[in-house]
Amino acid sequence: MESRIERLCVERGLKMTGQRRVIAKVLSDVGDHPDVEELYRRAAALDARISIATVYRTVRLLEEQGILERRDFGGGRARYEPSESGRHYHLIDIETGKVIEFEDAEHDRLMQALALRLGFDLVSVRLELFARKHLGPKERPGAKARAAPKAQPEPRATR
Amino acid sequence: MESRIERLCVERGLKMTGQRRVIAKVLSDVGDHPDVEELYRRAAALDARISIATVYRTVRLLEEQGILERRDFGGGRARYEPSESGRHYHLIDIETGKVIEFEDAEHDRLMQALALRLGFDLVSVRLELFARKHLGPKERPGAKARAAPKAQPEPRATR
DNA sequence: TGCGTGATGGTACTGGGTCTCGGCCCCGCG
DNA sequence: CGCGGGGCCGAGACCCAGTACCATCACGCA
Repeated sequence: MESRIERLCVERGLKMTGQRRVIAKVLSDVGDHPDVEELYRRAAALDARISIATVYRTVRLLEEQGILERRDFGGGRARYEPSESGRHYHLIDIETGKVIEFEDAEHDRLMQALALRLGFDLVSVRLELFARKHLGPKERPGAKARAAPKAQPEPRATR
Repeated sequence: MESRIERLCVERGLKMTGQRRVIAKVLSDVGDHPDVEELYRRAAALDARISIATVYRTVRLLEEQGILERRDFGGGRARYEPSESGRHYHLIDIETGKVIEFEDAEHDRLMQALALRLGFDLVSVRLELFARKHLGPKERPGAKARAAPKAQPEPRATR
């Protein structure tokens, strides 16, 4: 049966092959933000005769077609998710790496207006919040006893 | 004479060497968002006996100390700017690569509140607008004559 | 000025991602 | 159903930003 992503490929006139169908299937079932390696793993589970080079080529192709979107949450590897209709953003838990999605129409409007004021047409927005789980009053470390340690910046790519 | 960045280094108890002084001087004078290669060029112009490895090491050190901030505007290379007091964001002209800075206190407040609502403490925010110069009504390509071509996504790293 | 620790230079290495190339598959045409 | 060819595939070489290694050097302190 034809997966959602495969249908999009056909609509755009892309030649469909066995490998692309497998990758399209994997992507149609994605609920998270896998990197290429992870996509490769999932695809290989469906058909072991697939090369990581093909996965790289395919995600690149799909991104150029606007079917996929590439993300960079730090860590030095690109992560992908299918393009959804609604613009949405990400909050990354800097301790666990977990990603939470959220929308904010108000924010969209603001940015649109801001770009326009600067003389630009907005093409895309990258908004990511790096945060850590909020501690309740109980387990919060000794309140105003010591100066808050400098908030460590977003995780650095370890390469 | 002691540059602004050098003073910050001394305050933090970093050992100052000739090379670090040169790099600190270069950083004190930046008004843009240079990558490591560019910093190396500018530093080498002041003292040719400097290694690119040292530049990499130093920007990393300064970033860990909160003196420098690392940015990723696409293109596959990190770019740096001194930490300023006020939080600010970037609009990148996707055609020229030029970067415009802006602030938005309203935005800061919104994001802070949003994170809190999700149960998180905000550590850092990445907000980048990718946009292209706004065309006046005159030079705008044939209005509703043809469907607008799919807005191309942010520039991809060419590696 | 002498000493020890930590920084530097040069370079090999790492790892995500791309390119190359021979061979294969998809698909239109007869 | 067989053919042809253009695009796609797999394997591995290659690219390049950034890091690790190590012998040497120099800063800072006495």
